[in-house]
Amino acid sequence: MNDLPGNNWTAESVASDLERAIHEHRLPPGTKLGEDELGEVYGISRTLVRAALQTLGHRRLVEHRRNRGAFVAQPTVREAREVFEARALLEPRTARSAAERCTPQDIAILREHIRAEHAALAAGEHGKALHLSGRFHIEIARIADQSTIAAFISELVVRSSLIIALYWQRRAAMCESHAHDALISAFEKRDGGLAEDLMKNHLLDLLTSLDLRNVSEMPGSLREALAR
Amino acid sequence: MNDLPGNNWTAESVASDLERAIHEHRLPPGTKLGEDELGEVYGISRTLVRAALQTLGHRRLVEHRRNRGAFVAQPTVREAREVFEARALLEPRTARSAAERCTPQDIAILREHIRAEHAALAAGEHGKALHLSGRFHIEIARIADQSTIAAFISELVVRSSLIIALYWQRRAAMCESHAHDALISAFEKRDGGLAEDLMKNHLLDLLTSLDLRNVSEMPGSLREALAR
DNA sequence: GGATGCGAGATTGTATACATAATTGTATCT
DNA sequence: AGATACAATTATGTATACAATCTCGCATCC
Repeated sequence: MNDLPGNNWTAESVASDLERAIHEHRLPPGTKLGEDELGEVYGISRTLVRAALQTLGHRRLVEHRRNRGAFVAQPTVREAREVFEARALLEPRTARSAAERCTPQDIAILREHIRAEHAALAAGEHGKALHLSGRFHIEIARIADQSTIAAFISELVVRSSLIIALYWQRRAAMCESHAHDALISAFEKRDGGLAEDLMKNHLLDLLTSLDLRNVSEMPGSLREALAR
Repeated sequence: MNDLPGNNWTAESVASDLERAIHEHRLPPGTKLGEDELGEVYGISRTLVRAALQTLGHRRLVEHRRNRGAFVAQPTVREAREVFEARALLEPRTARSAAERCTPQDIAILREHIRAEHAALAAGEHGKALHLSGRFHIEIARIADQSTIAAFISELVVRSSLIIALYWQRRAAMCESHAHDALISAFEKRDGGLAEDLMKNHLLDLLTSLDLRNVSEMPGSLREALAR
């Protein structure tokens, strides 16, 4: 995105930039993230690149293989289930809190997210739409005023994007579901219980739209062998 | 602990070692973690020290101040509440899963944890006892076979140890509560619902044993004010 | 002809050197 | 004597250099 030489990149901003690229599926699972290459792209030394990759590694968005380098993570079926289990524990209750606390301003922000998401979809920018869709969930955690939980959800949302990249089965109509619109109306009514239920079902819908039957497991090493 | 020159430290093992020291209150909140000093202690260069400190920073166990260095984190009252909110969302349901899945071997491991914890308490090693008490919670997440949630809980548990260091009010009798024993008996009965309730109450007890009313902040902010 | 072993190239792992910012001590001025 | 400005020191931020390890091609041997 911003690879101008005059841009003052920090380890954090590079990590954010890469995270966004991963979230938007511009960097698909398994992509090699070479240190020299990234250093040249951003005009920084390997020191900062490594710091950024370590950050992403800690968020499980990047997998490190000793003496092999960093790769965009390829969540296994098992990890995929775990991610959605965690989201099921965290997000419904957080949505309830958010619905009970949200201000008109918050609702305006959420509406703007949805508008931008629909615009991106209409323009065929699926990655950007996915990113905005995820940001919607993170925004809810922010509204709930729970920065710790928000940090967890943020990580889980981006990992979900990787999972969607690997296991999505419904080719057409990615986010035609109006779950987010329904959530907003619950927010407007300040109906925490409804918001909690809607979020729970929304996550279940997401999970069932994935194809996690794949028993073969170990996609990592197998896919890795083919990718090279 | 292990500062022998022959020991081959990695960034991860150094981070683990420091995390344990923080968990055990050997490194109290606010402690300056100088890079050169740590490098000398472990016999490694600042490169690895910085990597370890970055890991701890991402887990919110260490706070980085630009051009000032790294310090053991000093959670605010607000952060303390957030940490226990998050634990309240994650741990009870995880305890339920664990109770329904646990094997006799798992129970033996948990019993061993409690035994070691009591032994440490009897020996007056409060820090070690606190560490073991926290590990008990992490072990439950492992038994539930949820590594993603376990990672979150692990972070929250160590942050809780920092919170206890700052806000604990009951001076005497740290963990005389038999909450962990009660949890084990629920596990033996495979009573998931009971385990969930016990965990919920255990966390509530922990929270109410803290003094979070203090709006005037803590020694942390005082020390901070003086530092300037 | 196929498989195995070896070596050149490339990439990551770690340490060190340099640059930059903050702190502290000192000297001077009012 | 107190305060302020400046210099020296210390510590962090970043880049670069060196070492270790892996990949891949090529030659050799069976």
